[in-house]
Amino acid sequence: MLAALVGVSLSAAPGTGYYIPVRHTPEALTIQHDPDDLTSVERLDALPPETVIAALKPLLEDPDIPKTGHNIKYDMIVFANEGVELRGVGMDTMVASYLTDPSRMRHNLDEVSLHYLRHTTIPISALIGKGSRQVTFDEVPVDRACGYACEDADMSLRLEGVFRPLLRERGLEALHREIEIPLIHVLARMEMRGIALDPEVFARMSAGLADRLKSLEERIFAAADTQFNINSPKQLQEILFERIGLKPVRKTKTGLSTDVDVLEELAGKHPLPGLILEYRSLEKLRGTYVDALPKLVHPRTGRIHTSFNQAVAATGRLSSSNPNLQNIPVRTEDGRQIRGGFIAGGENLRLVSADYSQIELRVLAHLSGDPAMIAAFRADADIHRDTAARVFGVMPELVSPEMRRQAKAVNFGVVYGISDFGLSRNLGIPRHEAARFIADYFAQYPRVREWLDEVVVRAREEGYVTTLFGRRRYLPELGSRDANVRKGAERAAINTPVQGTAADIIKKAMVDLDPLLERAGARMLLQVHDELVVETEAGREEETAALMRGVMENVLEMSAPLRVDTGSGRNWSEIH
DNA sequence: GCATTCTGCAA
DNA sequence: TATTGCAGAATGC
Repeated sequence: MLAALVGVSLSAAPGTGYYIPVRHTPEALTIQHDPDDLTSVERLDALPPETVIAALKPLLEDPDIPKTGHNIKYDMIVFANEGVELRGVGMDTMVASYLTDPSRMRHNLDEVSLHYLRHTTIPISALIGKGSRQVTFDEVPVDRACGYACEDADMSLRLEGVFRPLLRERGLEALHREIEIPLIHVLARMEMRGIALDPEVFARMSAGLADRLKSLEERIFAAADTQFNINSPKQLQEILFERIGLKPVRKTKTGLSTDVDVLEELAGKHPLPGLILEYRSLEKLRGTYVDALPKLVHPRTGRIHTSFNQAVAATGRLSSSNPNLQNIPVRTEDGRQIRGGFIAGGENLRLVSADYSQIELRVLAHLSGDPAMIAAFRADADIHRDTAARVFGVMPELVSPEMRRQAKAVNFGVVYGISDFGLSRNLGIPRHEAARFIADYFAQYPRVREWLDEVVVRAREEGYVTTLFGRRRYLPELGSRDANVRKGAERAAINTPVQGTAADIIKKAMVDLDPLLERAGARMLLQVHDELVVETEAGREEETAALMRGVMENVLEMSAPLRVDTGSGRNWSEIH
């Protein structure tokens, strides 16, 4: 069925006017509108918003009238603020562009239209309301056309015509229809809900950090025997490597590196590097989180609202921005205190978190079919311990923490497209030892090595890699004559099916879970790649956790079964 | 003001 | 010379 409603574009700010260009279905609206005379758009602009909303609401909420748009999550939120629940989304051309070629730098309407519609012809009357000459896209007088909201709707509808066959050809229809499109609704609601912060936690931490930073600053200036801007790598270089005369470890593009690896190496030789490290870690927490997040609490909701971007990460993951709630600290004690500032938004509410255990390694085991790795997961073993036992040739009970740490680094490294150089740098061991580790690792997991080799060969032949759900990433750099570029693409060829399949899995879990959570009186708040955080009524934590575990573990049957850990509490730190 | 670089937080 | 992101501060144009 032809999309009945071609385009509706609301201005971003409520009350500033609504542009309602409608073509093909003038009979569907009570608003009188001649589709061949877009000067009437300007008259529509003068209509009271309530009139417009009242006319559009039944259409927008009708699931049987397919809607197409570009970045529909945005429109969905605008509509929701006007009391309209958008239903019947058939295609989001931003998402379609992303599925078609996720590596594109941007999937905004301008660039996607220029790329896919440059050679099409369009009736100029559709854009400026006069004449009927066919013109090429390049000829469209943008200064006139862009004033009309119909341009967005028109371009998006034309793009749908491009992407429908492309999605079909590339086997992406199911992913689009069954996962990405329904996910838009889920994400829109997550963004609108937001998550509550405890202002007192942040105020207390801010004061504490300010004191500690002040004291550190004094000690740093004493150790350096001068005052300088500690946050300036340029000034710090001069102090460390010229004034004090420490030996430079590594260069950056523009100077001498002062990053954490370098400073740790220098810490034995002078007091200053260690003080800088501590200062940096506290300054990071203060500047990026403790002082920044409370400012972003929305005055009306009292909560913090991120944006989940569905068309950024080349592997299929979501990303989060403004603020990024997918990189809230957790590894240090100070970091965990920040997490403790994310709270359930009421006395009678609790947070529940459910996270996939070792999802990427389980995906690797499944994709490669490696019997030893699969067996370890089926036995619900500690995978890093099991790996260490195999690689070091000892019984699992005899694996030391250091052995486990090293095995863990190799397990992670494999998923990233490991090299002996990279592993040696990560573990701080000689390169030949790293090479030995990797060889021993692959001797234990031979099918993993075979899979890694095959995936790169296939990627070179086909030009792309795919996830278990058919998500596709093109890797033209595999043919580069630049060895660095080529090697980088080979690592991406290895990592993308693993990271991307994990992304597919949790996305499907979100879509499946959303209506069930709603029925259980709970609501999804955050996704952090392998973790979902929801808010539920106090006393229903166990019910909610069981629901989440059940859905998440059964999204997909794998030879290495999916496992989910859950927890609950008043705040995000207490959960884990 | 805007873009780039360095740095460091997360999975 | 290990994957994917986002963001703050400094810096330079």
